[in-house]
Amino acid sequence: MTFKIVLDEARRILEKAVVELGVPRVQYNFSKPPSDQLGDLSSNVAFIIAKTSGGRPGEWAERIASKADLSSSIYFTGVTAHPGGYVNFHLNMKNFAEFTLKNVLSDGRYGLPQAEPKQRISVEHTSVNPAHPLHIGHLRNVVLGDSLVRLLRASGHQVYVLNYIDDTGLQVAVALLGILELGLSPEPMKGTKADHHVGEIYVEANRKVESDPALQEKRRRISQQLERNQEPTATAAKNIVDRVVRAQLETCWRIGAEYDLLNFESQILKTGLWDKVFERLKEKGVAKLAKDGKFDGCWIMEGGDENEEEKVLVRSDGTTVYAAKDIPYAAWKLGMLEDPFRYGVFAEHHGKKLWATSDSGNPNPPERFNVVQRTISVIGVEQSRPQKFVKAALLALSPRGSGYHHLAYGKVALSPKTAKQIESGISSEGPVSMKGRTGMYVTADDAMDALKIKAAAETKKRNPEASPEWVEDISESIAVGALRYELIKQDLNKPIVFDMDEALRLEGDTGPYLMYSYARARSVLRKSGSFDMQNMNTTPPSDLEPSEKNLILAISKTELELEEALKYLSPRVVANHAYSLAMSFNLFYEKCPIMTAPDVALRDWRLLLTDCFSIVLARIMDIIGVPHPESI
RNA sequence: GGGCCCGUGGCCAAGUACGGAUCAAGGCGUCAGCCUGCGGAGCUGAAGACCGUGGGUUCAAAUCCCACCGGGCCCGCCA
Repeated sequence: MTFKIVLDEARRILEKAVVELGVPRVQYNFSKPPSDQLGDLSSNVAFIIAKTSGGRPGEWAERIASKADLSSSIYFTGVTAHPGGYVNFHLNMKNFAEFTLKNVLSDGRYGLPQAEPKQRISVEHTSVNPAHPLHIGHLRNVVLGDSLVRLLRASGHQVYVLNYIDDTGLQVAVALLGILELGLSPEPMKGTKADHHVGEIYVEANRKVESDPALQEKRRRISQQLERNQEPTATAAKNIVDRVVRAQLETCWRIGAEYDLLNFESQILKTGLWDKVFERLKEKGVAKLAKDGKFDGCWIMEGGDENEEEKVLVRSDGTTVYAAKDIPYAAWKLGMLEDPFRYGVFAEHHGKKLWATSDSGNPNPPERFNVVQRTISVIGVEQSRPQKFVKAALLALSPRGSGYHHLAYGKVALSPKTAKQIESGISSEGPVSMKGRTGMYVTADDAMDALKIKAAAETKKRNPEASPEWVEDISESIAVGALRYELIKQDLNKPIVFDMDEALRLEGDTGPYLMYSYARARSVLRKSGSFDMQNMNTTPPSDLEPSEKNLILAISKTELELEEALKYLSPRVVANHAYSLAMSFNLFYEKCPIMTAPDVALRDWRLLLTDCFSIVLARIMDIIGVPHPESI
């Protein structure tokens, strides 16, 4: 927050100078000068004025700087003009540092954005088919969604986390086929998780189905029975799905994600939501019956743009296509329909109830899950086109449809090397895409286990005296931190090529770097004894070292960075800021002795700075879900 | 063929929304250094980039516009 105050002050000074010069007001912005010598903050206002009023930017900068009135300024010591045209502000670092530290100590949510207005928002993520374990591609979805939820909540929004379970789809039908028709055992071996076991059945069954028309017919029948909720298939499916979902949840919880509601596809079908929505789509003229052409007999929806092809919603045989099934669920999410579901407790985690739609539940929702202004669905980019139709259908039903947001992300593929480790026959030059159907994937559990083993070895090496329980605990945290960071630090639309060896890195731009920096700061603070940080002197005793200044600036920019992350729904921005903050601290640590500072006043002030850094870094790490133990 | 996205040193990548300044972050890898000093999962230094190509707009382009090239995804009465 503190940096914002500085921006406001700079703006006031500039506005006043501009008015005095008698030129019209313009839109301009601020940036960081390339070097500290030039200043701490620069504005392009002179460039803009030169454009509208003529003249050279350098001259305007000179005029503005000479008119700058710093008489009542608390945070600036000077305003200078650069011949190139920039107007540069020089911070009174002593005042600014004091102000920043004071704020960190007194404001329990320093650095967090203030959502205005506060909204009710639901976020759907994970939504993995209950027929196999999560692989690292799914994990990208989970970690993005969960980090987004944390960011929204930290900003003051009320957020519900939804996880959609497609328990009637073809994938469950195939797994069931493996058990019912091919005699594959539904019971996992000891030590095997149910999702991994069913995943193997799923692969095996798929292999057989592919070359056998009779099995394909059986698969279709099972699938149909699932959609129509026919016994005994429905109950058999329910058993399998329940076990797989619980096993998948273990993985999700392990990585730090939590949910409020599981919504089962079977429940959506049962409530007849589709029929209601379909009626309304017909009334509004969005769904049209094709009378001829290649979609003769189908209900279709027009494409958004002129040259986009229409989309089939209902086939000529009366069945509904996959994308269309998303519409009623999305309409429910935004409260366009009466809530038809019954709710029961599916599980409890960390003392919090996880609800699920179910037959036997209570018709009164425990929370108003579908009374929200916005709903965000974390879904891969490959679904962008169908998602566009969902949004268009919602907008046709109600203006509230504008609250529907598809957060798209690129997929995760395997490096050729890692793919080869799974299946030696693979000979690919480029990335290999993961497929649940063929078993070509690295599971989230395996990736985490491998990371944990590596982390445990490193942790033991550095802490030879530590208890096995502690090492176990810490290496688990490191595995989580490393994997989460790895999956969100890059651009959303870029595909990630996952390489196992690469992912095992614990140095450089990684989650453990953040954890190490935090632990290092905490270690110093522990050794310093019992200071009363709240009552220490926030005024720097002497001029600041460049690395101290740098760290103060990094701390002070936290709110601006998180606001940007919030605006663009981009956890990556949070991760990047955490990294640069940690880097600033490590630089400070290297250059400025803390405990052995030349005098007591300076030592105490640096301890305070260290404390403030650790407070803010921990807060940011919480948003991206990277754990921050006191030592690692 | 049409639509969306991406192209920055050997590799990965920030910066692109809001165009600006003498060095275009950072990481991996390579080379050379720093623990008898608060944690070496760290830090310092070196080498390495005509920001895919070509045009355009502008006083100013990695950033905006156009074309092209290369890569990914999508374009089913599959899910």
